[in-house]
Amino acid sequence: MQKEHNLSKNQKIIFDLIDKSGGPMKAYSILFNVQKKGIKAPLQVYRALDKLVEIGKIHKIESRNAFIACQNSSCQISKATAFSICESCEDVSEISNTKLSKYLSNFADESGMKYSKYNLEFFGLCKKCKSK
Amino acid sequence: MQKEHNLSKNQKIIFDLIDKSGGPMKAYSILFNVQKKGIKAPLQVYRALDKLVEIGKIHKIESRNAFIACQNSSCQISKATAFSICESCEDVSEISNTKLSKYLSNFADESGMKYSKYNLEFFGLCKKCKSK
DNA sequence: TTATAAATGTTATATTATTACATAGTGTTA
DNA sequence: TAACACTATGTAATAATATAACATTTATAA
Ligand SMILES: [Zn+2]
Ligand SMILES: [Zn+2]
Ligand SMILES: [Zn+2]
Ligand SMILES: [Zn+2]
Repeated sequence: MQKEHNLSKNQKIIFDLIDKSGGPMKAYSILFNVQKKGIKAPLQVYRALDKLVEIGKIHKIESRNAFIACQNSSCQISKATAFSICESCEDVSEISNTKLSKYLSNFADESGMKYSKYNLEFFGLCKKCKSK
Repeated sequence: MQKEHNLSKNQKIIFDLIDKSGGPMKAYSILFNVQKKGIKAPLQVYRALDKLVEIGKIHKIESRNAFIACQNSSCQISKATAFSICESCEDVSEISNTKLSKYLSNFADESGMKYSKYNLEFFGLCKKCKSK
């Protein structure tokens, strides 16, 4: 179970927007969408994003500079993330695969270095785009 | 064996700089370092970087917006990259592990989606920083 | 209450990356 | 050689992403 966090006003506005969008959103697109709710400056967005990433409610898709709501609501893997990214339509989905996450965590342990986190991004064509 | 590419003048200047640095370099730091060689504009740097990434001579460390010379000179895994990143000193090294790359390539095949590429970034403390 | 940490508001600025357009070199082949 | 296609270069302007600095407010806890 994920620890319950009481989101602040801005954090809630921004999380709800990302979550409802169902996909990755970019910071300045978020900013544009929440200006009517009184959030006017980039920093307000980035601060909320930072916090949401920290507590695992959202993840950053590094290769896209975009943020997506965690799709594993019942788990706590904000430090072990894997995504599938379509290079054609830019659809992103979070991969939830126990074997994969165990394999990667074990791999981390085997190395000389102690890893505390990983992020994996797969690229390709989603089913829709493949069949076009 | 990797296909031999004849690098152009700018590509060679920029690859040599990154390669000799032994670590990740950021685009504007590269720009600063090559200005004495006549490369004056960001675009000249980004164009060379794009090409070098495309042919696998360098890789982009997505979480750091930085570029590193491929450390697997004898192979061709520009589409299957894995890195170990120290969160303290920002040291980066490329992971070359056959089992890992096979595992991830096979994982991709098992999914509904056909992956053509992946990038994995591990984070933690390197040996040096761990022992401090 | 008093102190502490967390969150917010605002302005300015830093950093990363691309668009647009003009020119020059390189290799292929008619 | 000439014509062509392709790749690379030069330059200016601008877009997109992210942070620094500082003042204030709100929530939490001792
Ligand atoms: Zn998640
Ligand atoms: Zn797609
Ligand atoms: Zn490599
Ligand atoms: Zn280190």
